[in-house]
Amino acid sequence: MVDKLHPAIFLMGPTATGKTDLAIALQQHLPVELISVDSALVYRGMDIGTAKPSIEVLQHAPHRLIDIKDPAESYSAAAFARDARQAMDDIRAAGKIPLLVGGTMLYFKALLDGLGDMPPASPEIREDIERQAQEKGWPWMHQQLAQVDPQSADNIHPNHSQRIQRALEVYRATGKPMSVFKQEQQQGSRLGPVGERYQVTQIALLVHQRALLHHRIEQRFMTMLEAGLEAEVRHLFQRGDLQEDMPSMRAVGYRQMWQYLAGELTYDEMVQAGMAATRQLAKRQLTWLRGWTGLHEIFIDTVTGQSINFSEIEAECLKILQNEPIYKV
RNA sequence: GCCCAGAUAGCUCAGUCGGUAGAGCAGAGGAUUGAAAAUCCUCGUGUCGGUGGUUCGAUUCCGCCUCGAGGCA
Repeated sequence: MVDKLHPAIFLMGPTATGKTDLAIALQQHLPVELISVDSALVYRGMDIGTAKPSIEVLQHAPHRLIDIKDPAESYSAAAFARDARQAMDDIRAAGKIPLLVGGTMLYFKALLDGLGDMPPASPEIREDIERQAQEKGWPWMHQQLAQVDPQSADNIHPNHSQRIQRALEVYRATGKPMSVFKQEQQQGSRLGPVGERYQVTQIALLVHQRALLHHRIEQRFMTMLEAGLEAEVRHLFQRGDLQEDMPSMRAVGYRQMWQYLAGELTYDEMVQAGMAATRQLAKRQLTWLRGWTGLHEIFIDTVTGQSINFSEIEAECLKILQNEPIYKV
């Protein structure tokens, strides 16, 4: 016998659409508690470049899953799914509604669909695969994968090193193909879909005109520079234990600033590359959202690209929530 | 004023021994199960600065004009 479904809200959208501001505003009107769904906000000391809410804001609008990792550590979709589920259950137990806000779409997907019972990343196995790929090349590794896990190999491009590596890693660690884990997941796994316990209302902030989003991205990047992004990254750069290929330092803005500090880019090139990387991030987030099902869409601009004011967006969001049957006791 | 690189895709440039051209970046679309702000795939017609000439044919050769990094005054 399962418990009655409990409401939960997902607030998603590409970067620079104002998700965080909206979440904080909603918290004033609704009995919600916030959970961040963002692979970069988890890092301590990465504040300006991630557009992390200020300490003052976080004091009256606490976000879970912010500042939980040192930049030298790595996080993952699986760790997120477990942490977020735990946080949702805690919030639920306290009689509140979890509001998950962010732009890391794989994290939302992992929560929504659940995860197979696959083994975690193994640095040793990865290093081993890496070394082998170095001599033989990734297409050759892809052929190896096709021998042990033809189904996964079919779905992975021969040049896609990261995904080939993970599929081989799963097989080497368990002797079982990744595709089999995925099939078994259908039968049930440790971390099933959120829908088993929550009735999720999914809201996405979108734009009609991409140009408006680009403009907001460019302005925000300039604001970050004025706010001291260079000093923030220089501090991380000078720690000495961080590498530019760590997940934290590959984050948009940090990677480009790191390259500038390392003398690989001029200041102007860094600015241009940082903005471009942010636009590309937004594009990928939009690709996720385009095929997403069950979305309530809120456009932050009109069809002609004019910005809509914040209180209208907030009102529209509240209207969507009020129309959800689950909130009408 | 004179000499002189150069002028080709939104940007930086390659190239065509004369048969109307291609890379990187940007941009667009797609993928995405323990790195995901990551990673990977697909997409390139543009008066080849303008104008005359030579030629069957000029972006390519020649003249002039415009712009122009640099040099001489």
